[in-house]
Amino acid sequence: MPRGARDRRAAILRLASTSGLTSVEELSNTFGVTASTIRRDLSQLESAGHLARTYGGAMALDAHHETSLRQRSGQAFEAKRSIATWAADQVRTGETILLDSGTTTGALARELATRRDLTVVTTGLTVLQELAQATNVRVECLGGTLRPLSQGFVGSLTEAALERMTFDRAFLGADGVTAEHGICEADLQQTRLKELMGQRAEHTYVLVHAAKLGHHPFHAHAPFGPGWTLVTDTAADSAATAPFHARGIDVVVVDPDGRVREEPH
Amino acid sequence: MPRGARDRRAAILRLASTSGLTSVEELSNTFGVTASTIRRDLSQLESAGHLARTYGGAMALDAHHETSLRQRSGQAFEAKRSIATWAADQVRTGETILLDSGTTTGALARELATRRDLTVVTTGLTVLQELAQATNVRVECLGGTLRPLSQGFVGSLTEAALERMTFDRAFLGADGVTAEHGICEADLQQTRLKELMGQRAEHTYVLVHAAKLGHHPFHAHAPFGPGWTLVTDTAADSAATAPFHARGIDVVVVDPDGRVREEPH
DNA sequence: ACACTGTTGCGCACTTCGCGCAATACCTAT
DNA sequence: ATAGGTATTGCGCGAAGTGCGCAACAGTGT
Repeated sequence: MPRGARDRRAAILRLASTSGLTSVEELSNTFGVTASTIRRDLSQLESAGHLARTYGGAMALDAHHETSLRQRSGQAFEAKRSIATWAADQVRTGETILLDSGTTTGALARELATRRDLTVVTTGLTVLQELAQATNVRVECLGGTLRPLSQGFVGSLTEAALERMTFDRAFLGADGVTAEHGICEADLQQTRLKELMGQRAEHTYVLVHAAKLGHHPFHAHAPFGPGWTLVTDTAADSAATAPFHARGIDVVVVDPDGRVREEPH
Repeated sequence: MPRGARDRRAAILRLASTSGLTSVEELSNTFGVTASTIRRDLSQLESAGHLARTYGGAMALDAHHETSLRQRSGQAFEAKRSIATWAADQVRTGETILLDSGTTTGALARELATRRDLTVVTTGLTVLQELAQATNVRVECLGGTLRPLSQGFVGSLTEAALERMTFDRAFLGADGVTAEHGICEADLQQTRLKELMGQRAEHTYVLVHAAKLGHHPFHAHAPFGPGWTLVTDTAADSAATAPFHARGIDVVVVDPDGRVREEPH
Protein backbone atom coordinates (compact mmCIF):
# COMPACT_ATOMS: atom_id res chain seq x y z
CA MET A 1 0.00 0.00 0.00
CA PRO A 2 2.45 2.66 -1.14
CA ARG A 3 -0.35 5.16 -0.85
CA GLY A 4 0.45 5.12 2.82
CA ALA A 5 3.82 6.74 2.23
CA ARG A 6 2.55 10.28 2.34
CA ASP A 7 0.16 9.51 5.16
CA ARG A 8 2.88 7.88 7.17
CA ARG A 9 5.21 10.84 6.78
CA ALA A 10 2.48 13.16 7.91
CA ALA A 11 1.82 10.88 10.87
CA ILE A 12 5.51 10.84 11.72
CA LEU A 13 5.46 14.62 11.78
CA ARG A 14 2.45 14.62 14.07
CA LEU A 15 4.01 12.09 16.40
CA ALA A 16 7.28 13.97 16.51
CA SER A 17 5.49 17.22 17.18
CA THR A 18 3.43 15.91 20.05
CA SER A 19 6.01 13.76 21.77
CA GLY A 20 8.92 15.98 20.80
CA LEU A 21 11.25 13.06 20.34
CA THR A 22 10.78 9.72 18.62
CA SER A 23 12.99 6.74 17.86
CA VAL A 24 13.36 4.87 14.61
CA GLU A 25 12.47 1.63 16.35
CA GLU A 26 9.31 3.09 17.84
CA LEU A 27 8.21 4.44 14.48
CA SER A 28 9.12 1.16 12.81
CA ASN A 29 6.90 -0.75 15.22
CA THR A 30 4.07 1.74 15.06
CA PHE A 31 3.75 1.64 11.29
CA GLY A 32 4.83 -1.95 10.72
CA VAL A 33 7.59 -1.10 8.28
CA THR A 34 11.32 -1.64 8.26
CA ALA A 35 13.74 0.70 9.93
CA SER A 36 15.15 1.42 6.49
CA THR A 37 11.84 2.85 5.38
CA ILE A 38 11.61 5.01 8.46
CA ARG A 39 15.12 6.25 7.88
CA ARG A 40 14.22 7.18 4.33
CA ASP A 41 11.18 9.04 5.61
CA LEU A 42 13.23 10.90 8.14
CA SER A 43 15.81 11.76 5.50
CA GLN A 44 13.13 13.27 3.33
CA LEU A 45 11.42 15.12 6.14
CA GLU A 46 14.77 16.47 7.23
CA SER A 47 15.50 17.78 3.76
CA ALA A 48 12.12 19.44 3.77
CA GLY A 49 13.18 21.12 6.99
CA HIS A 50 10.34 19.83 9.12
CA LEU A 51 12.43 17.57 11.31
CA ALA A 52 15.86 17.17 12.83
CA ARG A 53 17.39 13.76 12.96
CA THR A 54 19.02 12.51 16.09
CA TYR A 55 20.98 9.37 16.80
CA GLY A 56 18.44 6.61 16.36
CA GLY A 57 15.48 8.85 15.86
CA ALA A 58 14.24 12.34 15.17
CA MET A 59 13.05 15.38 17.02
CA ALA A 60 10.39 17.91 16.23
CA LEU A 61 11.48 21.22 14.83
CA ASP A 62 9.27 24.18 15.57
CA ALA A 63 8.85 27.14 13.32
CA HIS A 64 11.42 29.21 15.11
CA HIS A 65 14.10 26.59 14.83
CA GLU A 66 13.19 25.89 11.25
CA THR A 67 13.68 29.46 10.16
CA SER A 68 16.55 29.88 12.54
CA LEU A 69 18.49 27.02 11.01
CA ARG A 70 17.69 28.21 7.54
CA GLN A 71 18.87 31.67 8.49
CA ARG A 72 22.12 30.45 9.89
CA SER A 73 23.02 28.71 6.68
CA GLY A 74 21.99 31.74 4.64
CA GLN A 75 24.76 33.72 2.98
CA ALA A 76 23.91 36.93 4.77
CA PHE A 77 24.22 35.34 8.19
CA GLU A 78 27.82 36.33 8.72
CA ALA A 79 27.05 39.87 7.66
CA LYS A 80 24.16 40.08 10.06
CA ARG A 81 26.29 38.79 12.88
CA SER A 82 28.97 41.38 12.17
CA ILE A 83 26.40 44.14 12.16
CA ALA A 84 24.82 42.81 15.34
CA THR A 85 28.17 42.67 17.10
CA TRP A 86 28.89 46.27 16.27
CA ALA A 87 25.42 47.35 17.29
CA ALA A 88 25.67 45.53 20.63
CA ASP A 89 28.87 47.44 21.23
CA GLN A 90 27.05 50.76 21.01
CA VAL A 91 24.69 49.87 23.84
CA ARG A 92 25.77 51.13 27.26
CA THR A 93 24.90 49.74 30.63
CA GLY A 94 21.67 51.03 32.09
CA GLU A 95 20.16 52.07 28.80
CA THR A 96 16.70 51.35 27.49
CA ILE A 97 16.78 50.31 23.87
CA LEU A 98 14.19 49.49 21.25
CA LEU A 99 14.61 46.55 18.91
CA ASP A 100 12.63 46.21 15.72
CA SER A 101 11.48 42.86 14.35
CA GLY A 102 13.65 40.90 11.95
CA THR A 103 16.53 38.48 11.89
CA THR A 104 19.27 41.09 12.17
CA THR A 105 17.78 42.57 15.33
CA GLY A 106 17.31 38.96 16.49
CA ALA A 107 21.05 38.47 16.14
CA LEU A 108 21.57 41.69 18.08
CA ALA A 109 19.29 40.42 20.82
CA ARG A 110 21.38 37.28 21.04
CA GLU A 111 24.48 39.41 21.56
CA LEU A 112 22.75 41.35 24.30
CA ALA A 113 21.37 38.31 26.13
CA THR A 114 24.37 38.05 28.44
CA ARG A 115 24.38 41.74 29.38
CA ARG A 116 23.20 43.11 32.68
CA ASP A 117 21.32 46.19 33.73
CA LEU A 118 19.65 46.69 30.40
CA THR A 119 16.07 47.16 29.27
CA VAL A 120 15.15 45.85 25.85
CA VAL A 121 11.81 46.81 24.35
CA THR A 122 10.81 45.11 21.14
CA THR A 123 8.20 44.58 18.47
CA GLY A 124 9.78 41.36 17.26
CA LEU A 125 9.01 37.78 18.21
CA THR A 126 12.51 36.70 17.19
CA VAL A 127 13.97 39.11 19.71
CA LEU A 128 11.70 37.77 22.43
CA GLN A 129 12.75 34.22 21.67
CA GLU A 130 16.41 35.13 21.92
CA LEU A 131 15.93 36.93 25.23
CA ALA A 132 13.39 34.60 26.79
CA GLN A 133 15.91 33.19 29.25
CA ALA A 134 18.01 36.32 29.70
CA THR A 135 17.33 36.87 33.37
CA ASN A 136 19.60 39.89 33.70
CA VAL A 137 17.93 41.83 30.94
CA ARG A 138 14.55 43.44 31.43
CA VAL A 139 12.47 42.53 28.41
CA GLU A 140 9.35 44.36 27.31
CA CYS A 141 7.06 43.69 24.40
CA LEU A 142 4.99 46.42 22.80
CA GLY A 143 2.25 44.00 21.79
CA GLY A 144 0.01 44.19 18.77
CA THR A 145 -0.99 41.94 15.90
CA LEU A 146 1.59 39.38 14.81
CA ARG A 147 2.61 39.63 11.17
CA PRO A 148 3.45 36.09 10.04
CA LEU A 149 6.13 37.04 7.53
CA SER A 150 8.18 39.46 9.55
CA GLN A 151 7.38 37.82 12.89
CA GLY A 152 6.76 41.26 14.26
CA PHE A 153 3.94 43.06 16.00
CA VAL A 154 2.11 45.92 14.33
CA GLY A 155 -1.13 47.78 14.75
CA SER A 156 -2.76 50.36 16.94
CA LEU A 157 -1.89 48.46 20.09
CA THR A 158 1.79 48.62 19.17
CA GLU A 159 1.65 52.30 18.34
CA ALA A 160 -0.30 53.15 21.48
CA ALA A 161 2.30 51.36 23.62
CA LEU A 162 5.10 53.06 21.73
CA GLU A 163 3.66 56.50 22.40
CA ARG A 164 4.07 55.94 26.10
CA MET A 165 7.81 55.37 25.95
CA THR A 166 11.09 56.84 24.80
CA PHE A 167 14.44 55.13 24.30
CA ASP A 168 18.15 55.73 24.43
CA ARG A 169 18.65 53.86 21.17
CA ALA A 170 16.48 52.27 18.53
CA PHE A 171 17.70 49.58 16.13
CA LEU A 172 15.57 49.17 13.04
CA GLY A 173 15.58 46.52 10.35
CA ALA A 174 14.32 46.92 6.80
CA ASP A 175 13.30 44.97 3.72
CA GLY A 176 15.20 47.45 1.62
CA VAL A 177 16.85 50.84 1.90
CA THR A 178 17.52 53.62 -0.59
CA ALA A 179 19.07 57.03 0.02
CA GLU A 180 16.21 58.68 -1.77
CA HIS A 181 13.22 57.03 -0.08
CA GLY A 182 14.66 55.60 3.11
CA ILE A 183 13.42 52.37 4.64
CA CYS A 184 11.24 50.20 2.43
CA GLU A 185 8.64 47.77 3.78
CA ALA A 186 5.73 45.72 2.49
CA ASP A 187 3.01 48.02 3.79
CA LEU A 188 2.40 51.45 5.22
CA GLN A 189 1.51 50.09 8.63
CA GLN A 190 5.05 48.87 9.04
CA THR A 191 6.75 51.95 7.67
CA ARG A 192 4.64 54.21 9.89
CA LEU A 193 5.62 52.08 12.87
CA LYS A 194 9.30 52.25 12.03
CA GLU A 195 9.08 55.98 11.57
CA LEU A 196 7.48 56.27 14.98
CA MET A 197 10.09 53.99 16.52
CA GLY A 198 12.92 56.05 15.13
CA GLN A 199 11.40 59.28 16.36
CA ARG A 200 11.16 58.13 19.94
CA ALA A 201 14.83 57.31 20.39
CA GLU A 202 17.85 59.46 21.17
CA HIS A 203 19.94 57.54 18.61
CA THR A 204 18.45 55.53 15.78
CA TYR A 205 20.31 52.93 13.73
CA VAL A 206 19.11 51.19 10.60
CA LEU A 207 20.68 47.74 10.36
CA VAL A 208 20.75 46.26 6.86
CA HIS A 209 23.22 43.93 5.23
CA ALA A 210 24.73 45.08 1.97
CA ALA A 211 22.38 43.16 -0.33
CA LYS A 212 19.49 45.35 0.75
CA LEU A 213 21.21 48.64 -0.05
CA GLY A 214 19.68 50.47 -2.97
CA HIS A 215 16.78 48.05 -3.23
CA HIS A 216 13.14 48.78 -2.63
CA PRO A 217 11.17 45.56 -3.21
CA PHE A 218 7.93 47.25 -2.13
CA HIS A 219 6.44 50.68 -2.36
CA ALA A 220 5.89 51.77 1.23
CA HIS A 221 8.67 53.96 2.57
CA ALA A 222 9.79 55.60 5.78
CA PRO A 223 12.28 58.45 5.25
CA PHE A 224 15.45 58.70 7.30
CA GLY A 225 15.06 60.91 10.31
CA PRO A 226 17.71 63.47 11.26
CA GLY A 227 20.77 61.90 12.80
CA TRP A 228 19.89 58.32 11.95
CA THR A 229 22.81 56.02 11.26
CA LEU A 230 22.91 53.38 8.54
CA VAL A 231 24.85 50.26 9.53
CA THR A 232 25.88 47.68 6.92
CA ASP A 233 28.67 45.19 6.16
CA THR A 234 31.78 45.17 3.99
CA ALA A 235 29.99 43.62 1.04
CA ALA A 236 28.76 47.16 0.42
CA ASP A 237 31.13 48.99 -1.92
CA SER A 238 31.51 52.73 -1.95
CA ALA A 239 29.16 53.02 -4.90
CA ALA A 240 26.43 51.61 -2.70
CA THR A 241 27.13 53.87 0.25
CA ALA A 242 27.88 57.05 -1.70
CA PRO A 243 24.22 58.09 -2.19
CA PHE A 244 23.73 58.02 1.55
CA HIS A 245 26.84 60.10 2.16
CA ALA A 246 25.60 62.55 -0.41
CA ARG A 247 22.45 63.07 1.62
CA GLY A 248 24.39 63.56 4.82
CA ILE A 249 23.47 60.22 6.32
CA ASP A 250 26.05 58.64 8.58
CA VAL A 251 27.09 55.25 7.26
CA VAL A 252 28.94 52.62 9.26
CA VAL A 253 30.47 49.66 7.43
CA VAL A 254 31.44 46.78 9.69
CA ASP A 255 33.73 43.96 8.67
CA PRO A 256 33.46 40.41 10.04
CA ASP A 257 36.10 41.09 12.70
CA GLY A 258 34.09 43.99 14.06
CA ARG A 259 36.31 46.71 12.69
CA VAL A 260 34.74 49.74 11.11
CA ARG A 261 35.85 50.60 7.59
CA GLU A 262 34.46 54.09 7.31
CA GLU A 263 32.45 56.33 9.50
CA PRO A 264 32.00 59.83 8.09
CA HIS A 265 29.65 62.36 9.54
CA MET B 1 45.25 21.18 30.44
CA PRO B 2 42.11 19.51 31.75
CA ARG B 3 41.14 22.88 33.17
CA GLY B 4 39.76 23.41 29.73
CA ALA B 5 36.95 20.93 30.28
CA ARG B 6 34.43 23.51 31.40
CA ASP B 7 35.76 26.11 29.02
CA ARG B 8 35.60 23.68 26.15
CA ARG B 9 32.01 22.79 26.91
CA ALA B 10 31.07 26.43 27.04
CA ALA B 11 32.89 26.96 23.76
CA ILE B 12 31.05 24.02 22.23
CA LEU B 13 27.80 25.62 23.25
CA ARG B 14 28.84 28.91 21.72
CA LEU B 15 29.92 27.26 18.49
CA ALA B 16 26.73 25.25 18.28
CA SER B 17 24.66 28.32 18.98
CA THR B 18 26.26 30.45 16.33
CA SER B 19 26.61 27.91 13.57
CA GLY B 20 23.50 25.99 14.56
CA LEU B 21 25.01 22.66 13.69
CA THR B 22 28.42 21.15 14.41
CA SER B 23 30.11 17.82 13.83
CA VAL B 24 32.10 15.74 16.26
CA GLU B 25 35.05 15.71 13.90
CA GLU B 26 35.01 19.47 13.55
CA LEU B 27 34.90 19.94 17.30
CA SER B 28 37.58 17.33 17.76
CA ASN B 29 39.91 19.18 15.39
CA THR B 30 39.08 22.59 16.83
CA PHE B 31 39.94 21.66 20.39
CA GLY B 32 42.63 19.09 19.68
CA VAL B 33 41.01 16.30 21.66
CA THR B 34 39.72 12.86 20.78
CA ALA B 35 36.29 12.27 19.38
CA SER B 36 35.56 10.30 22.55
CA THR B 37 36.04 13.38 24.65
CA ILE B 38 33.80 15.41 22.41
CA ARG B 39 31.16 12.71 22.64
CA ARG B 40 31.34 12.79 26.41
CA ASP B 41 30.97 16.55 26.33
CA LEU B 42 27.97 16.30 24.07
CA SER B 43 26.47 13.64 26.30
CA GLN B 44 26.76 15.89 29.30
CA LEU B 45 25.49 18.97 27.53
CA GLU B 46 22.59 16.95 26.22
CA SER B 47 21.69 15.78 29.72
CA ALA B 48 21.84 19.37 30.87
CA GLY B 49 19.36 20.13 28.11
CA HIS B 50 21.47 22.70 26.31
CA LEU B 51 22.06 20.65 23.19
CA ALA B 52 20.52 18.02 20.96
CA ARG B 53 22.74 15.34 19.57
CA THR B 54 22.56 14.34 15.95
CA TYR B 55 24.28 11.55 14.08
CA GLY B 56 27.91 12.59 14.06
CA GLY B 57 27.40 15.90 15.78
CA ALA B 58 25.09 18.14 17.70
CA MET B 59 22.69 20.98 17.10
CA ALA B 60 21.90 24.07 19.09
CA LEU B 61 18.81 24.11 21.21
CA ASP B 62 17.20 27.44 21.98
CA ALA B 63 15.41 28.26 25.18
CA HIS B 64 12.02 27.44 23.80
CA HIS B 65 13.01 24.00 22.67
CA GLU B 66 14.86 23.42 25.88
CA THR B 67 11.86 24.01 28.07
CA SER B 68 9.57 22.46 25.53
CA LEU B 69 11.46 19.17 25.54
CA ARG B 70 11.68 19.20 29.30
CA GLN B 71 7.97 19.82 29.53
CA ARG B 72 7.15 17.01 27.16
CA SER B 73 9.01 14.52 29.28
CA GLY B 74 7.40 15.86 32.45
CA GLN B 75 4.83 13.68 34.17
CA ALA B 76 2.04 16.17 33.82
CA PHE B 77 2.46 16.47 30.09
CA GLU B 78 -0.22 13.94 29.20
CA ALA B 79 -2.64 15.59 31.59
CA LYS B 80 -1.96 18.98 30.07
CA ARG B 81 -2.49 17.64 26.61
CA SER B 82 -5.83 16.12 27.60
CA ILE B 83 -6.96 19.38 29.13
CA ALA B 84 -5.76 21.31 26.09
CA THR B 85 -7.62 19.01 23.72
CA TRP B 86 -10.86 19.50 25.60
CA ALA B 87 -10.34 23.24 25.79
CA ALA B 88 -9.64 23.49 22.06
CA ASP B 89 -12.91 21.70 21.48
CA GLN B 90 -14.82 24.48 23.24
CA VAL B 91 -13.55 27.13 20.86
CA ARG B 92 -15.91 27.88 17.96
CA THR B 93 -15.02 29.27 14.56
CA GLY B 94 -14.91 33.04 14.39
CA GLU B 95 -14.37 33.57 18.07
CA THR B 96 -11.83 35.78 19.75
CA ILE B 97 -10.19 34.05 22.66
CA LEU B 98 -7.69 35.03 25.31
CA LEU B 99 -4.86 32.71 26.33
CA ASP B 100 -2.95 33.16 29.54
CA SER B 101 0.75 32.39 29.86
CA GLY B 102 1.91 28.93 30.89
CA THR B 103 2.62 25.52 29.48
CA THR B 104 -0.96 24.28 29.55
CA THR B 105 -2.21 27.23 27.51
CA GLY B 106 0.82 26.66 25.29
CA ALA B 107 -0.46 23.14 24.63
CA LEU B 108 -3.86 24.62 23.89
CA ALA B 109 -2.29 27.03 21.42
CA ARG B 110 -0.66 24.12 19.66
CA GLU B 111 -4.06 22.47 19.29
CA LEU B 112 -5.48 25.67 17.84
CA ALA B 113 -2.63 26.29 15.40
CA THR B 114 -4.34 24.45 12.57
CA ARG B 115 -7.70 26.18 13.00
CA ARG B 116 -9.01 28.88 10.70
CA ASP B 117 -10.97 32.05 11.25
CA LEU B 118 -9.90 32.50 14.82
CA THR B 119 -8.35 35.33 16.78
CA VAL B 120 -6.05 34.42 19.64
CA VAL B 121 -4.94 37.11 22.05
CA THR B 122 -2.31 36.19 24.60
CA THR B 123 -0.04 37.28 27.41
CA GLY B 124 2.20 34.25 27.04
CA LEU B 125 5.42 33.86 25.06
CA THR B 126 4.89 30.10 24.86
CA VAL B 127 1.60 30.66 23.10
CA LEU B 128 3.23 33.04 20.64
CA GLN B 129 5.91 30.51 19.85
CA GLU B 130 3.35 27.82 19.15
CA LEU B 131 1.32 30.09 16.89
CA ALA B 132 4.18 31.91 15.19
CA GLN B 133 3.62 30.11 11.89
CA ALA B 134 -0.13 29.66 12.15
CA THR B 135 -1.07 31.75 9.15
CA ASN B 136 -4.79 31.06 9.42
CA VAL B 137 -5.05 32.27 12.99
CA ARG B 138 -4.90 35.95 13.83
CA VAL B 139 -2.48 36.31 16.72
CA GLU B 140 -2.32 39.29 19.02
CA CYS B 141 -0.03 39.97 21.95
CA LEU B 142 -1.02 42.24 24.80
CA GLY B 143 2.57 43.26 25.44
CA GLY B 144 4.12 44.19 28.75
CA THR B 145 7.12 43.16 30.79
CA LEU B 146 8.33 39.60 30.33
CA ARG B 147 8.40 37.56 33.51
CA PRO B 148 11.28 35.07 33.10
CA LEU B 149 9.74 32.29 35.16
CA SER B 150 6.26 32.17 33.73
CA GLN B 151 7.34 33.39 30.28
CA GLY B 152 4.38 35.72 30.38
CA PHE B 153 3.82 39.43 30.04
CA VAL B 154 2.61 41.52 32.94
CA GLY B 155 2.46 45.15 33.91
CA SER B 156 0.57 48.31 33.18
CA LEU B 157 1.10 47.93 29.45
CA THR B 158 -0.59 44.54 29.55
CA GLU B 159 -3.47 45.80 31.63
CA ALA B 160 -3.95 48.87 29.48
CA ALA B 161 -4.13 46.73 26.36
CA LEU B 162 -6.51 44.33 28.08
CA GLU B 163 -8.88 47.13 28.96
CA ARG B 164 -9.40 47.86 25.31
CA MET B 165 -10.67 44.38 24.46
CA THR B 166 -13.23 41.74 25.32
CA PHE B 167 -13.26 38.05 24.48
CA ASP B 168 -15.56 35.15 23.77
CA ARG B 169 -13.51 32.87 25.98
CA ALA B 170 -10.55 33.20 28.29
CA PHE B 171 -8.32 30.28 29.27
CA LEU B 172 -6.27 30.87 32.39
CA GLY B 173 -3.44 28.89 33.92
CA ALA B 174 -2.41 28.88 37.57
CA ASP B 175 0.43 27.94 39.89
CA GLY B 176 -2.14 26.53 42.28
CA VAL B 177 -5.87 26.52 42.89
CA THR B 178 -8.01 26.18 45.99
CA ALA B 179 -11.78 26.37 46.30
CA GLU B 180 -11.42 28.83 49.12
CA HIS B 181 -8.97 31.33 47.64
CA GLY B 182 -9.15 30.64 43.92
CA ILE B 183 -6.14 31.00 41.65
CA CYS B 184 -2.77 31.25 43.36
CA GLU B 185 0.24 33.00 41.83
CA ALA B 186 3.65 34.26 42.90
CA ASP B 187 2.71 37.91 43.10
CA LEU B 188 -0.23 40.27 43.15
CA GLN B 189 0.58 41.68 39.75
CA GLN B 190 -0.14 38.33 38.19
CA THR B 191 -3.28 37.58 40.15
CA ARG B 192 -4.69 41.01 39.37
CA LEU B 193 -3.98 40.42 35.70
CA LYS B 194 -5.70 37.03 35.73
CA GLU B 195 -8.68 38.51 37.51
CA LEU B 196 -8.90 41.18 34.85
CA MET B 197 -8.54 38.62 32.09
CA GLY B 198 -11.36 36.50 33.48
CA GLN B 199 -13.63 39.50 33.82
CA ARG B 200 -13.32 40.50 30.21
CA ALA B 201 -14.47 37.20 28.71
CA GLU B 202 -17.88 35.72 28.12
CA HIS B 203 -16.69 32.32 29.32
CA THR B 204 -13.67 31.81 31.52
CA TYR B 205 -11.88 28.51 32.08
CA VAL B 206 -9.15 27.77 34.58
CA LEU B 207 -6.90 25.02 33.25
CA VAL B 208 -4.91 23.17 35.91
CA HIS B 209 -3.71 19.59 36.04
CA ALA B 210 -4.71 17.61 39.11
CA ALA B 211 -1.45 18.06 41.02
CA LYS B 212 -2.19 21.75 41.42
CA LEU B 213 -5.63 21.28 42.94
CA GLY B 214 -5.82 22.26 46.59
CA HIS B 215 -2.33 23.72 46.59
CA HIS B 216 -1.35 27.33 47.08
CA PRO B 217 2.46 27.54 46.89
CA PHE B 218 2.32 31.35 47.18
CA HIS B 219 0.15 33.87 48.93
CA ALA B 220 -1.31 36.00 46.16
CA HIS B 221 -4.79 34.96 45.11
CA ALA B 222 -7.44 35.75 42.53
CA PRO B 223 -10.91 34.53 43.47
CA PHE B 224 -13.07 32.64 41.01
CA GLY B 225 -15.46 34.88 39.13
CA PRO B 226 -19.08 33.95 38.60
CA GLY B 227 -19.55 31.26 35.99
CA TRP B 228 -15.89 30.34 35.71
CA THR B 229 -15.15 26.70 34.90
CA LEU B 230 -12.37 24.65 36.42
CA VAL B 231 -10.85 22.13 34.00
CA THR B 232 -8.57 19.35 35.24
CA ASP B 233 -7.59 15.75 34.49
CA THR B 234 -8.57 12.31 35.79
CA ALA B 235 -5.75 12.21 38.31
CA ALA B 236 -8.06 14.42 40.37
CA ASP B 237 -10.20 12.29 42.66
CA SER B 238 -13.58 13.40 43.93
CA ALA B 239 -12.06 14.48 47.23
CA ALA B 240 -10.04 17.04 45.31
CA THR B 241 -12.95 18.34 43.26
CA ALA B 242 -15.60 18.25 46.02
CA PRO B 243 -14.63 21.61 47.61
CA PHE B 244 -15.16 23.31 44.27
CA HIS B 245 -18.54 21.66 43.77
CA ALA B 246 -19.50 22.76 47.26
CA ARG B 247 -18.89 26.37 46.26
CA GLY B 248 -20.92 26.02 43.09
CA ILE B 249 -17.96 26.05 40.74
CA ASP B 250 -18.34 24.01 37.57
CA VAL B 251 -15.67 21.36 37.36
CA VAL B 252 -14.73 19.46 34.22
CA VAL B 253 -12.53 16.37 34.52
CA VAL B 254 -11.03 15.23 31.23
CA ASP B 255 -9.50 11.81 30.69
CA PRO B 256 -6.65 11.17 28.23
CA ASP B 257 -9.09 10.08 25.51
CA GLY B 258 -10.88 13.38 25.69
CA ARG B 259 -13.96 12.08 27.44
CA VAL B 260 -15.43 14.05 30.30
CA ARG B 261 -15.91 12.22 33.57
CA GLU B 262 -18.15 14.67 35.37
CA GLU B 263 -19.59 18.03 34.58
CA PRO B 264 -22.07 19.23 37.17
CA HIS B 265 -23.42 22.73 37.22
C1' DA C 1 -1.70 -3.97 -22.00
C1' DC C 2 2.46 -1.38 -21.24
C1' DA C 3 5.98 1.47 -19.52
C1' DC C 4 7.13 4.51 -15.76
C1' DT C 5 7.63 6.43 -11.33
C1' DG C 6 7.81 5.83 -6.53
C1' DT C 7 8.07 2.64 -2.58
C1' DT C 8 9.64 -1.21 0.12
C1' DG C 9 12.60 -4.85 2.12
C1' DC C 10 17.11 -6.90 2.37
C1' DG C 11 22.10 -7.33 2.61
C1' DC C 12 26.43 -5.13 3.00
C1' DA C 13 30.11 -1.92 4.17
C1' DC C 14 30.93 2.14 6.77
C1' DT C 15 30.51 5.28 10.49
C1' DT C 16 29.28 6.53 14.91
C1' DC C 17 28.43 5.47 19.62
C1' DG C 18 28.91 3.77 24.48
C1' DC C 19 31.58 1.52 27.86
C1' DG C 20 35.48 -0.26 30.48
C1' DC C 21 40.27 0.50 31.58
C1' DA C 22 44.50 2.71 32.82
C1' DA C 23 47.03 7.01 33.01
C1' DT C 24 47.05 11.77 33.91
C1' DA C 25 45.57 16.43 35.34
C1' DC C 26 43.06 19.18 38.62
C1' DC C 27 41.15 20.46 43.15
C1' DT C 28 41.05 20.82 47.99
C1' DA C 29 41.87 20.03 52.61
C1' DT C 30 45.24 19.65 56.03
C1' DA D 1 53.58 22.24 50.18
C1' DT D 2 51.88 17.73 49.98
C1' DA D 3 48.73 14.10 49.70
C1' DG D 4 44.48 12.04 48.64
C1' DG D 5 40.27 12.17 46.08
C1' DT D 6 37.83 13.55 42.00
C1' DA D 7 37.40 14.55 37.28
C1' DT D 8 39.15 14.15 32.72
C1' DT D 9 41.32 11.97 28.85
C1' DG D 10 42.83 8.56 25.25
C1' DC D 11 42.40 3.94 23.47
C1' DG D 12 40.28 -0.43 22.12
C1' DC D 13 36.34 -3.14 21.41
C1' DG D 14 31.62 -4.67 20.66
C1' DA D 15 27.10 -2.85 19.59
C1' DA D 16 24.06 0.10 17.23
C1' DG D 17 22.79 3.27 13.54
C1' DT D 18 23.26 4.76 8.86
C1' DG D 19 23.62 4.98 3.66
C1' DC D 20 23.60 2.66 -0.69
C1' DG D 21 22.68 -0.57 -4.29
C1' DC D 22 19.67 -4.16 -5.79
C1' DA D 23 15.50 -6.58 -6.90
C1' DA D 24 10.56 -6.91 -6.36
C1' DC D 25 6.21 -4.61 -6.27
C1' DA D 26 2.21 -1.14 -6.20
C1' DG D 27 -0.07 2.68 -8.34
C1' DT D 28 -0.43 5.84 -12.42
C1' DG D 29 -0.99 7.43 -17.01
C1' DT D 30 -1.02 6.45 -21.94
